[in-house]
Amino acid sequence: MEFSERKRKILKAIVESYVESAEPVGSKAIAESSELNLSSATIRNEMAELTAMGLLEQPHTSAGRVPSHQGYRIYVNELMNEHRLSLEETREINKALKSKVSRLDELLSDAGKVISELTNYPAYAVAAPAQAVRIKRFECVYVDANTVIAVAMLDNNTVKNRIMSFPVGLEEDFVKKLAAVFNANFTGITGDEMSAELISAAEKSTGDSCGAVAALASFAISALAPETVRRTYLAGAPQLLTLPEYRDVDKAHRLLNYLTEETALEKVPDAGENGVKILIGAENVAEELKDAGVVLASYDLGNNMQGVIGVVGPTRMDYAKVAAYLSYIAKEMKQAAKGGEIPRLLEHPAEERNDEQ
Amino acid sequence: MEFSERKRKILKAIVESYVESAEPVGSKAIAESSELNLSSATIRNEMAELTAMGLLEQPHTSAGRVPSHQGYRIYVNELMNEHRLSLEETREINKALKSKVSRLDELLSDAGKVISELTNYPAYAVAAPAQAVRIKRFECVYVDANTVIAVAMLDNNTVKNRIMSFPVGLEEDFVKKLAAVFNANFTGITGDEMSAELISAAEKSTGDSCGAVAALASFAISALAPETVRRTYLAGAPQLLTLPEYRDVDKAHRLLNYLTEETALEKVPDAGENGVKILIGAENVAEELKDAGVVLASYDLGNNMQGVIGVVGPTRMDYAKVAAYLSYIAKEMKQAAKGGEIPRLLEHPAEERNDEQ
DNA sequence: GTTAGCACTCTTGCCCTCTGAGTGCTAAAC
DNA sequence: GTTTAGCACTCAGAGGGCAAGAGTGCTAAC
Repeated sequence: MEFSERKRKILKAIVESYVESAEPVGSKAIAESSELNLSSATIRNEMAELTAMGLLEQPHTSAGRVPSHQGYRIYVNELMNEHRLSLEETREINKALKSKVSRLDELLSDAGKVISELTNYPAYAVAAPAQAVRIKRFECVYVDANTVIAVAMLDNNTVKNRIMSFPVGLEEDFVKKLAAVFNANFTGITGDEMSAELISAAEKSTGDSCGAVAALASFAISALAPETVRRTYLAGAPQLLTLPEYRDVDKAHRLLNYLTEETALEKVPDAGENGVKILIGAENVAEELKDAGVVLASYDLGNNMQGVIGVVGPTRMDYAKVAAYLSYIAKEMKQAAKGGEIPRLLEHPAEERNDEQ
Repeated sequence: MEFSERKRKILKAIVESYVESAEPVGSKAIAESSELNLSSATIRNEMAELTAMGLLEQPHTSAGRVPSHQGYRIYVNELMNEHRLSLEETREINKALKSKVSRLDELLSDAGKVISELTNYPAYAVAAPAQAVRIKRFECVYVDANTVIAVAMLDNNTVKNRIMSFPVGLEEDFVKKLAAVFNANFTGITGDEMSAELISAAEKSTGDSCGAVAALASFAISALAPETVRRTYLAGAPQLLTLPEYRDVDKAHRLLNYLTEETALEKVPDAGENGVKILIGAENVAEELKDAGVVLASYDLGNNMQGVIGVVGPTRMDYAKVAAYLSYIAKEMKQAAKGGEIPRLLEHPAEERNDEQ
């Protein structure tokens, strides 16, 4: 049974009709809508063969056909047309990104929101260090004898800080020395490399007796921890409930629960540099996504940071369109992060974040 | 028609039965379960009067009764027993709070999660400054000629920072002077008070010509902005879908959408110091909450920060239990924030946050 | 004032039928 | 050999009717 050109056209028409209507597609509809000029009986024969090949499925005998996961796969790989964004769409994306480009947090969260709105599916945005982050520079701000603010600048152009209080008063000179020793010994180092030996060496060379070195070291370790550095945002989760495939409350609940779990989105794969990846049904690793579709794009944020933005929906998804959106926004975000535009006032673009109480 | 003791008992029994079962309550059930020792016919008469008084409602003629919003109100004000938490419950709450008490972010987010888990309703946690925040101390870390990290410590014991890059190289002494001038002129000041005059005065006294003062000022303004300082967390939103009143996908969608909107939770009222507030149905301001119930508790976080933690659910809620949870956790969070425990390593408890790209 | 009794109401579930969409197969037409 | 008209068949879904059950309100007796 060969996969003739005609079969491809029929499969394509079925996928596209089903994506739009969410209803099983019958032979008559295809015969009428497509420009194949074949009777429904012929289409019917072809559809039977496509079903035998595993590309279509039949909810029940007297219903039309629905694409199988494998059918979607073939559609995505071989049949779908590239979707071109309208001017308005690109404008909307750019507007969302431009406004707050100076903070990665907001960049990610706004990107997720705009994608979710444009596609009507839940969207997520993740940024994670490409390699383990390292400390670039250390500073201790002496506030008063009992209070010091530790500041660490990381190689992903992030600054972390922590207020530390000491019941025993500290000398200002001692605090300066602390910073100097940390700068000398701990820059260029990852969290894993912060060994007990290094720390106790620092303790010796500063003559610390009140735990200041230990406190600083613990701050550094937590600042470098992957959980601290990575950012994940989920937007438009409730959109799920507007989809016919999630009218089933329990099904919706299961997926929403999964998406809301912190760790879920951390596990998403990336798509390789500048690529768009499409995962259909069982191609997803997570059990909860086995009957969903995921489209994601990854991009380089510079400064040792890697971004991933994606969309989660039913397998019946307009993959071409979603992929086009994601590909476009990924490119734009890379641009934005690379400092394509310098915000007013000379602040460093996309290079800051707030560290607070 | 007076509101006799007997009527009160019947109303109480009806509310409690309905809260548990989510099904309209019939006279027979009350006659059997309550220890009033009355026949169902008598109960029936009383129920008819309670309905006439507006405390009960009838979904249709041959169904049982359901408490009206007003009925819940009376129940909450006058009838319900105080719920006592079990040892296990308090232990679970304490466990959730103790682990990460050193970061307000996580304290709030964990508190929301544990409350949502215990009650099976969506929960939210907000922290906002009681009064406009002010800058307590300023610092500029000189990284290299083109890069400075601005650090501002606020009076809510928050530290914000921003990396700034300058195309024109800066002298280290100039950067020191910048910090000194800012410390002299801008401490104790709110965002609103940062006037153009103050800024241009600072420009003059530092002899700044490359926009450094303006950049710093803009950083200070954004660090002091209420949006930047306030924190809101929503946990367990998908729990909504497990409730019988939200089997209706559209209803669930509407409420979820509302809760997920950023601004929704910012508008929640607080409950006065250490109080618990219960808002039933139309008592809520937001249209989307008019057929929901909200229970919230507020507490002082110290350092000019005010916390609110709350739960959103159907009007059919175990108000006594939820109020008890919230009251308990609010007290514990206040304790935790006040530095009830000093974490290992002498770090200042609940006084830090990360500021990052 | 309370309660037993009863007629009445209305929802819910169930079964049945009918309809229509869609199929697969066969045989004829091209 | 391929295409198509025709037809019998299948099955989900909508609609109607029916019985059961829960609950009510009212009346009359206690």
